[in-house]
Amino acid sequence: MAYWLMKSEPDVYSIDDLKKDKREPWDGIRNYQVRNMFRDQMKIGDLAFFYHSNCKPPAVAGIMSIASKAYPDATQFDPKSRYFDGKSDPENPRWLLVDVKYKRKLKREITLSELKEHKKLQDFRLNQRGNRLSVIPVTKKEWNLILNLE
DNA sequence: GCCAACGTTGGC
DNA sequence: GCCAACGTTGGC
Repeated sequence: MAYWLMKSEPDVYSIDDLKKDKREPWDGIRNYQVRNMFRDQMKIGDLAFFYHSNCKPPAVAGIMSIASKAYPDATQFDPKSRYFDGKSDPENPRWLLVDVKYKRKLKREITLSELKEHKKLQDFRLNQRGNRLSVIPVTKKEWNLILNLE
């Protein structure tokens, strides 16, 4: 089983929204590296941190599981959506997504600055500068270290 | 609001 | 295929 961290801006979609919805398509990904991770690496049952980005403070807020295989993101064909992509061919959709399922909120949020301070997380992808991927792989070791901060 | 990092686009 | 211009992400 693999572990992930997935970013979302809480103003747009937060862990509390997912708690309410229980299960939701993780739509709007328009980055090929992330699409390929969805397609090639994510498996049903994988676990992912729900990370609140672009907010104060940025932090890991909860845990969810991957609930589907990758399938086409419907928003790419919806002209009203901000994620619309007119160049995507319905016969061969460019953008994929996975469904995620709410598991739980962390007992407390673990902030980015805490993660940065952690000696054993210096190599963690989220802590490296210029990291702009909205979905990043997490090793089992990193996963456990982060959960231990809870 | 600023800006560093980095992906994408398009002219050549 | 190169690379300048531009757009986006996201911490600060």
